[in-house]
Amino acid sequence: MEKRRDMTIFQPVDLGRPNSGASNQVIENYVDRKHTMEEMDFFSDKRVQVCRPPDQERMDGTESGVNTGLNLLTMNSGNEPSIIEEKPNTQLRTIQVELERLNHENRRLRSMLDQITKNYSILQNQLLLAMQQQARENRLEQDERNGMPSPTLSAQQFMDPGPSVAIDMDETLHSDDETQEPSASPTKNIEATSKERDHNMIQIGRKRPSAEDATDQTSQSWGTQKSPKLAHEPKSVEQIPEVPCRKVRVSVRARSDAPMISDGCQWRKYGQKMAKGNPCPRAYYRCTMAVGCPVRKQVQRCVEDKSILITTYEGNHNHPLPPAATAMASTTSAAATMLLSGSTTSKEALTHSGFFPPLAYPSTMATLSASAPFPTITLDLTQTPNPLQFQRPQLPPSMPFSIPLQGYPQLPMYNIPPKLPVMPALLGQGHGHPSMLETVTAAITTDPNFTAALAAAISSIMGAPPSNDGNNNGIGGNNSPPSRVPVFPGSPPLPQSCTTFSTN
DNA sequence: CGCTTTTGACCTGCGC
DNA sequence: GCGCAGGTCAAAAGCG
Ligand SMILES: [Zn+2]
Repeated sequence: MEKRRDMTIFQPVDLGRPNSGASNQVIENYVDRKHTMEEMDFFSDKRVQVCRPPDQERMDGTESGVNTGLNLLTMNSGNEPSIIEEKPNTQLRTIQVELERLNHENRRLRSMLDQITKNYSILQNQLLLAMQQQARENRLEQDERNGMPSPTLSAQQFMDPGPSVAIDMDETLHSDDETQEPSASPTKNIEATSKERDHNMIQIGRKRPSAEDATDQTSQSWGTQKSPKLAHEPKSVEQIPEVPCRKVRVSVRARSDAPMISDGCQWRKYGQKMAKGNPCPRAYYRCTMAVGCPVRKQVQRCVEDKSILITTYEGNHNHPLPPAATAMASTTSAAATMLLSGSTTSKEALTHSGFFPPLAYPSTMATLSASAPFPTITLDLTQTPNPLQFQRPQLPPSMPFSIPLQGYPQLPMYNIPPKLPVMPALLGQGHGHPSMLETVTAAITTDPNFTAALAAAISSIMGAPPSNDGNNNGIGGNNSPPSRVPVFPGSPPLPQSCTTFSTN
């Protein structure tokens, strides 16, 4: 039941709460139609029955001109004459009526899907925005408390090393900066690492367009990377260690026999390397949907299980994306945001009560890698954790830092199997193998930590004026290169800000 | 013919 | 400074 899954996604987030009208409405819609959606099955023979949920009747009527694109009807109508001809008129009529009804319903459902899709995107964007803002606020707050001069620093200190901070996400949340070393199974937790700090610091004063920051968390990194000079140049690190070009990476682990997962984007391979410790080569791809798109991804098979494909995304698209790609973009972006905000939060939690309660429900699929040079969040889609039982991430002892993303007790609705595909309609399914997007989206959205974090962020931020409502897709979405128009006015991008203080 | 893939060279950062 | 590893470039080859 993919449908079901979709619905869930929205529910848990519970964005509707204090949010803007738009979101609320969206949610309401979802809730309202939830029932219908769950049952809907375009390809089932029983669709007739299925399609008629009780509440269905009331929600139709508005969208009749939509082309569903489903064969369903067409096929039926085609056969209709020949087959039915001999039957009694009454029966024929009945069938016709039924067909019509189905047709109508199909249209309606189609439009609903479209709308849901849109709403989904909007919500996601809003969430991202909210989370980012929250992170920023927290950071500023902390700075103030600490007397940190950094004015605009958007940097997220979470990465800040100082003493490596390890926050245990386990139930036992450590609340101090002490380094703790939780142990975790690599695949099931979130680990974040940041080694690079010194280099890559670029100064971006307050002037820096917030939008960029916000949106392009990762994308910039690529750009900066290429021009190492920048990193060194303004060694303004001292005071305003801003934008450290910290790259935020979102890594997705999924089982796939295909050499590459289809995520809706167009990629061009620009390199391949044998990675150390892995017999399988690592392939480097860059987005070719737009000329200057900074988004890149690395694809590599897992050493332990070669059926697992590890795809790592970096950067944000600076161009519009097709629905399918947008989904992925949003998802990865959300993951990145989660990572960033989580880390920020966690740190703050340590210093002062952050907005996330210590309580943690470890994520079953998100992992931060400590060994990675960049903060990386890994979504492990290869496992199907029991929805009801969230495993606690056991962080490896060496883990420098773990993010307590989850702060809120999980919401009731997380009973959904994490691995179901999400929003199939949007994704343009049709691929023989599981769509990455679907999987990822599902994973993220269903991840208790994520949703909890979102919910928390939103609720806590709600008070703050929305900096913008633009739609941008984080990593995969649209973000722009450094010089681009800010998508999120006023909100500093996570990544950039992250590094700042690190001294090592 | 244009685009993509292949692949060795090159660059950069890091640890010793 | 040297070697290693990750990442990128770009010429050549391949493909439709
Ligand atoms: Zn792109």
